[in-house]
Amino acid sequence: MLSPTDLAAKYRSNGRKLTPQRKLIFQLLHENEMHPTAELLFAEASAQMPGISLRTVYQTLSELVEMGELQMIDIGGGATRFDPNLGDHHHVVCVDCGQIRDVHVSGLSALRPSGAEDFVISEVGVVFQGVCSSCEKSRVKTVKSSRAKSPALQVKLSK
Amino acid sequence: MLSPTDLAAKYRSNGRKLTPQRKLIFQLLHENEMHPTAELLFAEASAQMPGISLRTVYQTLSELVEMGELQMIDIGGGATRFDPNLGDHHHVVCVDCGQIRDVHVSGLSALRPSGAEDFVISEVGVVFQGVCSSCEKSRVKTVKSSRAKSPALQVKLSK
DNA sequence: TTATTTGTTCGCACGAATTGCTAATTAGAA
DNA sequence: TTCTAATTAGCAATTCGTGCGAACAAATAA
Repeated sequence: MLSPTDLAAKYRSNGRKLTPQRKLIFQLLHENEMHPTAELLFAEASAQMPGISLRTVYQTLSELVEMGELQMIDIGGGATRFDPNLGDHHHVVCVDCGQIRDVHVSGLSALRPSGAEDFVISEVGVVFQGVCSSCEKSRVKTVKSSRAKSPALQVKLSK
Repeated sequence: MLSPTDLAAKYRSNGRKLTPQRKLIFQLLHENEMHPTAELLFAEASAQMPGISLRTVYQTLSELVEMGELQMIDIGGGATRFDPNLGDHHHVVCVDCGQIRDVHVSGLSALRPSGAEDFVISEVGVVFQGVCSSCEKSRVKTVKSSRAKSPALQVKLSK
């Protein structure tokens, strides 16, 4: 995470100013591991800076993404979520509660896509789906509909 | 792809009826490799069945997903896309034109997530990003902004 | 210090995608 | 054919954002 000074420098080098709003949002982002949505950040920011506008939150988030200081996560489920973690990582999603957690993934270089020969591939994103421990606990025995999840994504993970 | 008879049976076994609208949408879905959006399907359906409503298209798509006959693809970029391919596969996305292509991926079992020990993982989704051949061709030499893509998703793919 | 320029914030209107509601219609069992 | 639960159509409402312009603030020039 950038120090306040470095953040200011980053903004300056982009012809921008580090305003109190921007500083606050950046800070909240880094205090939050939950990959918050813009609305969530707005709520948190409002608590500390009454009057800040949702528009500013959206704007600031876009800027940070543009400056490469923030990653957008789009895993369905309505709103875009934001991840200040710039390291090489991927995500797990709990299909019950929707929480997203960062995960490090090894073995990526072993992946071989076939059917994309005419693409110049630059990135790979991996999303694991599962049930987190707290949701697992509160799961009733009789899972009403153990409907098959999108089989297209299924894979047997060798333990 | 389900035969008309099997489709009817599937619907029946779900306490539903196979209407002309549903039949058409199912067919269009399977004639289209482009992972269409609801709006796109609506346009195609309208051509063959004037008066069909967008609401019905959305509804039918949801049902098919619920019945496990269709997969939703949510890779950012506005609208949800739909994939009738129920086999084990993943996707490549062209970052230029946005087209999505099915790909088969081998080596998935080599993936090892760390940081998700308390999740019971059931599925893995892989999305490759790159540039398709036709976009590659029409690419100007001076790529104005070779802005870094989300570094978190970057990985060097061993050729 | 004052004037000027440049960048920001904020609120509101607008837009796209999707869902909620319900009266009118229809598929399919009896 | 009859009957009824299921379905359709379509418009309202919602959710998640973006475009725009006026009021503000900060840095710069005079």
